[in-house]
Amino acid sequence: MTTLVWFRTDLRIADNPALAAAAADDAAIPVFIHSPAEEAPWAPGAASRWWLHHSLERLAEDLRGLGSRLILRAADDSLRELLALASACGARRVVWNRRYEPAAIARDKQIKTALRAAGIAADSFNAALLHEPWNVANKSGAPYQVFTPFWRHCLSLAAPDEPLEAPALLPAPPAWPQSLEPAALSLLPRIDWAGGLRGAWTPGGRGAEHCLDAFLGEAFTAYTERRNRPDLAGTSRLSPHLHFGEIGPRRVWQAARRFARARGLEDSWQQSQFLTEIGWREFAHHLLYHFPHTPAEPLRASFAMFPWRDDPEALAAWRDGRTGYPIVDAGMRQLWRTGWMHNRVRMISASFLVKDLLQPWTAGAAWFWDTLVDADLAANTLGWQWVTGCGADAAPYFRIFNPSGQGAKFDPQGHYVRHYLPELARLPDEWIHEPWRAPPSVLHEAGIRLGVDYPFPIVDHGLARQRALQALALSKGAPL
DNA sequence: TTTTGAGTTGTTCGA
DNA sequence: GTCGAACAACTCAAA
Repeated sequence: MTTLVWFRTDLRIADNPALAAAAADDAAIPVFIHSPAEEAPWAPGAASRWWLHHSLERLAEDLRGLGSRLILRAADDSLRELLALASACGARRVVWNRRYEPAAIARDKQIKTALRAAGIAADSFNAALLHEPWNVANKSGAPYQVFTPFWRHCLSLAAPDEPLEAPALLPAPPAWPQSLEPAALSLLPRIDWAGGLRGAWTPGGRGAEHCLDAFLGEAFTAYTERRNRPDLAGTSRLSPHLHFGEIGPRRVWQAARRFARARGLEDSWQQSQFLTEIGWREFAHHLLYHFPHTPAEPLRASFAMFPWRDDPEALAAWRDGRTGYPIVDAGMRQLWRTGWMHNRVRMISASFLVKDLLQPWTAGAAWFWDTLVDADLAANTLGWQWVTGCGADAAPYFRIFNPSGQGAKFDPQGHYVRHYLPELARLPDEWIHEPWRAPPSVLHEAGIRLGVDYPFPIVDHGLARQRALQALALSKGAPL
């Protein structure tokens, strides 16, 4: 039997159940179908497309190492493309690993039905999660909406399967179907703005393994203390690799356990902060699966009345990193330049947009979607709703991040800010997070003309905080 | 069914 | 400068 392996967000050869299943058949034909129309309104953004291009190149290379190939196609309709390929190759089976975005679930279900109706076997597998969302429920049988009990429950379930080895060889078909070159998918930007991305990332399975190794070797043991420090290399930076499935959570789970066992920490390894972050990734998928409307609407209906402001200029200043609050601006510049932002800074800049500027969280989510290489519908939705306070684990409404306080706490010497805002490089530590409070002589000495070289704050945080508290109180008391 | 305890990530004020 | 209290009320999970 000839089997099509339909790759999507599982761009790896190890720990890939669909690929392993096909490896046992007579012939396996790996295929990736670029079909942005079917992804609307969440088609990959510009940064994600850049990543995808390179990830596909690496996957093709890895498959060649197995004596195989990656067939690339562009289509508006994945089902039609699969049927055409199956017909052309005489394939009688299609296998894939599941996706969990609402639109993808609906499409894949339809495709499975249609393939079977056409006499083609169709099998799907789990490559992306430790536990399938439909297997996790509280004692009432309902989905969890609070992280801690959710994750406690997950840890009490049977351990996830060991990751599968990559197949040694993939059986090739007698003849290969036609394939596009990666460039033909037009994923790369026409004007090359991706220099910063190239400098920061190595897409692909090997890049992912390297990230994991480097993290275990250097940052894992001090993760709890350093993970909130954007000025240090304290995080794993695995997020884009996980999003594209270049590495899976089972592999991370296994690596964390091995690491702990080798150091005699086998009793407590499941409590490690790093695994808990993998738990948050699971939780995000759990919520998206059970509450599919949340990418566009708050989980808490009470937020439907929130009085967002319409202020395109404020939104633009936030996007461009010219709010006058260095930690916010540095984060937005890091995002623009490297396609990624440190998680602590994501919270600070998101809080600033939503609470200080009263811009709708969906506008922030849309910008992150376009600019993040790790843009992930589940994680992005959870993150923005969490900061806003309209999602699971709603933050108390008075939790409004103070950008200068957060800067001083988590970037104490201003290294992070200075790196992305070189115009502030010569400002002494004391004022690095509050340039507007620096004495004129200090600003002069540092070569900074406020309002010219670096903006004045676009809002006064103290006033903005009061305004946000009022807006929240108002929306709660407002009649429905 | 009712009750109880708890909830990733914070800030400000006043002693 | 440091510390503890106050900031509301609500929802969820589980007993």
